[in-house]
Amino acid sequence: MPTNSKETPRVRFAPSPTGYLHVGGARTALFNWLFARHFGGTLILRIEDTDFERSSEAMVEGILEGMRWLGLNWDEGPFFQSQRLELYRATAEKLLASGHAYYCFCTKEELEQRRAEAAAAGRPPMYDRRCRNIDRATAAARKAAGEACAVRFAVPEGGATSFEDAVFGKVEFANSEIEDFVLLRSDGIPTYHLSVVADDVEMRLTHIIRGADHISNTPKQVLQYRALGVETPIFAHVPLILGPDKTRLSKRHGATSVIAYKEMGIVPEAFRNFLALLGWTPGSAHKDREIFSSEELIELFGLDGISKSNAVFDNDKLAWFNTEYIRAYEAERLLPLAREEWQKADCEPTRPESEILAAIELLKPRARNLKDFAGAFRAYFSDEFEFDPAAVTKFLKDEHVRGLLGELAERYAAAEEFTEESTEQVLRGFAEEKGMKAGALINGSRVALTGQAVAPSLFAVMVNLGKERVVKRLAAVKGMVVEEPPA
RNA sequence: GGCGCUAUGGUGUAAUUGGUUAACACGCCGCCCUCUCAAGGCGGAGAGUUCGGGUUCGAUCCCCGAUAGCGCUACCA
Repeated sequence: MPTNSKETPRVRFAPSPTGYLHVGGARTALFNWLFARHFGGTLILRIEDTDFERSSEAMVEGILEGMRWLGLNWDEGPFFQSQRLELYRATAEKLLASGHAYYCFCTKEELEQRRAEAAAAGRPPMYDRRCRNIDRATAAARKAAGEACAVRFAVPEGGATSFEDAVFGKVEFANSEIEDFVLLRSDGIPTYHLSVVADDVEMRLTHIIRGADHISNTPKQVLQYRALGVETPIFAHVPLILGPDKTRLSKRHGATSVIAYKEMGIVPEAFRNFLALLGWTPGSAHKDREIFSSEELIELFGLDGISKSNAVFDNDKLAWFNTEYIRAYEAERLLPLAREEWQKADCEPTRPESEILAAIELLKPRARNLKDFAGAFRAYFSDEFEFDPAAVTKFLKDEHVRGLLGELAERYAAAEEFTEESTEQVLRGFAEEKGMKAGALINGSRVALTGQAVAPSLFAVMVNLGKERVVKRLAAVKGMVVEEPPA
């Protein structure tokens, strides 16, 4: 075991702001967060924005928004690599001075051409190291004369570079397979290879938990740690998240941005729980359970539970987590979340808060997502709601039924009591009197009251809505015009 | 193409690390409940562990090979 495992861990999430926070990044952030919290360590947020072409401030904000939504707080940062260029230049200097790096005067065009030639000839397209042999004095002179040059790392000619990955075990690469990669571009901006290690060293990171897509980059980093004479951190590569077709998750598969899930009405805790179990397992001791609070996740999390194979993002399972969380939430907790939805949907609930909470309580077992509160459940909160056409044709198409509902409204208007028992009694009695099945009136009432064919128990709905509203809505369907659906 | 990694029902994962009728959850199907839809209860289908070789009394588990998928292969990160 590396000795630094005994220190309190320092980990980081280091997204590059070339896009919003996507699910893979969110999962990496989550794992780092869980790890840090589990050990009482430190989570650092570092924005890797050295690609000025593709990075943007809006994306930085988007990433922070995603982190906040998921409830992933960090202890240090955010640091921006674009503001730490001196560190990278100094690190490059160090490598240059110790002979681990050299100036390369090849231009981008030359390199591209040679790569194409190599590919055509069936040779590996690696850099041919031609500038490595330029002696230092000449190189310095050319640079001093103003010739543009990059700085490349001098990869050892023979042997192999390996590291012990906390999830994959020993991973080894022949040095002959590693090219002399660029550390500093000719404009003085570091490449990822340099800035990661410079920062990871400077920030005293103990564990690097990141996507498995970085496995192949790791030997380049290990080489630099050695050249710099510093101990390597513990690497833990996390398998990737794939789409349902087992190809890399992309827009093709639907939402890839975390915020899109917020907009779909997913509860952040549900998303977090779902994400935590993608590529990680708390072990056989907990295999009979899938719902874990964040405290439990923190307590249970460990690198040894991370699996080696890629995981497929399953929307159905996410939906299940979401319904579980919504159902388990207190109405009070759901209220602000529902409010957001009402605002977005231009729905202004006019009822007293106690009634709104009661309605939420009634509805939450049937909610699939937060959007339902402003969509299918709108009639519980506002008197302005629409009728689902399918529900209408299914249960209110019959004019006779509509007429009976009008009559029923009068019965309710005259009723003194208005409880679940009494309302049911009235309806069933009325149905019997009219010689028809109660079901037809119940279903019709449901649509009249809620606009939907699906709802909680009708009489519970009536009590929640209140006598006045029930009477009004039942009476209103009498004059409803129902068009035959187009065949 | 080269290099690396991975491989248990449709999906996520278990399997005391060589001895189980291969387990759990999601999804799917059916039944019950019932005023609808969920939920809930009960039951079911679905993998013999990618394939082929070994090692072993015995392999999901160890070894080799093949195949497939993914990743990397930039003066992107």
